[in-house]
Amino acid sequence: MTVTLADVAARAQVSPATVSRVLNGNYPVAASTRERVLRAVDELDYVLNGPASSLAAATSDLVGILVNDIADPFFGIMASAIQAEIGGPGGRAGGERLAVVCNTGGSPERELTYLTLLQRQRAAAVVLTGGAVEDAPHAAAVAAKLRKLTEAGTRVVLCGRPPAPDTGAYALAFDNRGGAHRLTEHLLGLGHRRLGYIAGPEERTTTRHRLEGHRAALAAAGVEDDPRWTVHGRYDRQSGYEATVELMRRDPSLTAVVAANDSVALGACAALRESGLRIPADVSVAGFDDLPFSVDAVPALTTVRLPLAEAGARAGRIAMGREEPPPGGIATVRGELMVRGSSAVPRA
Amino acid sequence: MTVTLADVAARAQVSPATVSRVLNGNYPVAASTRERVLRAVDELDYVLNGPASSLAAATSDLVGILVNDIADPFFGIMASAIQAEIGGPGGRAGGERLAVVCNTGGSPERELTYLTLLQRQRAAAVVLTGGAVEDAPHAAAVAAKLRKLTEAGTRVVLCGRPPAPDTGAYALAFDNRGGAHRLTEHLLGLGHRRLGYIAGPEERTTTRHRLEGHRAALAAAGVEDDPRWTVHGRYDRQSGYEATVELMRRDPSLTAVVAANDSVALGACAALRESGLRIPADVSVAGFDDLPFSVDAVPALTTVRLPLAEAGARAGRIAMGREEPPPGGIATVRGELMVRGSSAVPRA
DNA sequence: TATCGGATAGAAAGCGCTTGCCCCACTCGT
DNA sequence: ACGAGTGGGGCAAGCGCTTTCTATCCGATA
Repeated sequence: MTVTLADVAARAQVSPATVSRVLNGNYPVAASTRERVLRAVDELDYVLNGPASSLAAATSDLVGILVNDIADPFFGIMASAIQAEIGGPGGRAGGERLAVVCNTGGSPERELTYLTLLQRQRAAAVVLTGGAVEDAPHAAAVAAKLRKLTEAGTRVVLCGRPPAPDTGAYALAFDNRGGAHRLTEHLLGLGHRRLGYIAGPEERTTTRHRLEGHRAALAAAGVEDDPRWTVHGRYDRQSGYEATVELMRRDPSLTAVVAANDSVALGACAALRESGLRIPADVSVAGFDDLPFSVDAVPALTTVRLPLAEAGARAGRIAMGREEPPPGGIATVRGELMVRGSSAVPRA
Repeated sequence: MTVTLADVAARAQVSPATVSRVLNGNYPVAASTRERVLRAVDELDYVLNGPASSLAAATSDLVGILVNDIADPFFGIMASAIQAEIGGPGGRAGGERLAVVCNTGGSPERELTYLTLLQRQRAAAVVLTGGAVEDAPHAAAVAAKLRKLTEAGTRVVLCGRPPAPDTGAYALAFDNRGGAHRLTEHLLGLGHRRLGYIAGPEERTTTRHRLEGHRAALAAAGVEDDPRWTVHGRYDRQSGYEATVELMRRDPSLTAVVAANDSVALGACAALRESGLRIPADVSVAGFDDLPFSVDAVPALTTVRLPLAEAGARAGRIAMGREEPPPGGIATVRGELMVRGSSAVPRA
């Protein structure tokens, strides 16, 4: 029924061992033999049995990429870059690897389950992207799982995610705190004193770091930070819209709204516009990430650019062992403040 | 070193067979025994060997999702929906499946290679999203591969992709032609007579169908279609920008620009705005897809909404055999015209 | 010319799991 | 009380491939 190595061997009049060697190309095989085998493979339309091969060789060519939300370009861009380096088909890498991206939907359980699934498959490497959940038991569980993976020889890289100490995982963390700090500083520099802040979900590291940067900037400038000026929500447009409505309800005198990310900022803009406020004349808006659409917003969004593609590419290379991991296994990736039309001097 | 089934069996004082049955839960096992086994699994921190299991059972729990560009929300949204139904961890489905999304980057070769890789892994199902390339040899190669997959028991579903006759694959195709037709009709209805069209890459089905719909609408209305009013480009913002510059250079009297998709439309808006043209006062702009950001554009984009998430979910269910495939294996999904601020009566 | 070593190819032992088949010990039916 | 039925569990044969260890064949070396 299904063609096996043995069938190919029979047809090429060689032993299965030889066919295997031709296919894996890590053992000398005479050119004539090789050709005969290859022809047989072709004629029989043979396709290697992955599981069997992985079992026998005790390795697999699967590489997992975990993302929080695959529909969000933030993750899409990173995943794309990682995958290009992993060298799925057509990539630079030699062997063909199956880069699989797994969508955790931000759920800790699914994250864990996916890690187990990848462990099951004896994945060659795993890259986790995006912020982590700050729930202690879960963090511990993930850490334990990561340790197990690295111990089993799976290379683990965290991309845009805080380091996981003692797990053997490499980390490329975004400087969310610093970026947020500079962003708020910019707004303060323009003269804003009443800034609303739309934060992401409570329990995520990314949320906390960005919020901390924002507050640190306020504190450093000696500017008040009314707790009512901070609202938590999801990392999406809808949430930004709602949060802004709430923010302006709580205090219509706000002159700037800082959003957890660009999508949220877009929602904020929509809400402001609908309530008849002009951007930036009446209210300045700022985002984070600098996704491709941010420059096309009207007015273009002031934000912090995160080198998503570069970081992803680097993470991918490290995962494939094609780039030296950073010293100490940890590197911080800075974001760059992009000042655009959505922020300006507050109204008199 | 690594814990195997046998180790668990030894520890639980049962045979390996029993452990396997407990783990797969498709065979009666006494509650007490089951518990003993489960405890041993836990104590030993046992993780099933996926390849070995797939080999022995001749099936795997891998489900492949092929997308053209994972950084594009168009695909991200579909992938997300598909995956939710596949029931990766936490999904509705019972067994835990590893939904893997593969990024072909629009390259025919990579598409083929990924299919082979999935075939290697004996994937349980494969969902291909997005338009196909119209290169005859490649189309034939893909069709052959799909046939092979379905013959091997892998369920294949095409989502937002034209049917592949005689391959055993189910298809959920978008009515690109119809959608484009209605969109252009709308513009014509407003009074536009000189419409620029920014098409996608030449050789894709999606591109051709949308263009055909556009032209059919023009023809039906007896409106001229100057070949110089059509420009081809990529499906991204940048391309839309460039194409629009070119279009306005060729004929500054155009009163409307129809874009291949929303991203392209956004680029078009940017280009128009930069040349001092107002939207829609001077030039109307229309997109396609209705991605989440389209409603936030200023002015909001007139476009054709494609039920990406719904179609993806349905494709996912069909792939899992949880929904009856459409009669004849083929269904067409209509798009809905969304008239918004970016289109209006042309200037006098 | 006898001997060696390199280059190839084959034999066979698993890799860790699933599952068909068989067996045992009970519980029932009569 | 005895044979049939049945739930629970073990045996062992693979699944298709990789890889170590051998066995050959040659031209090269002495």
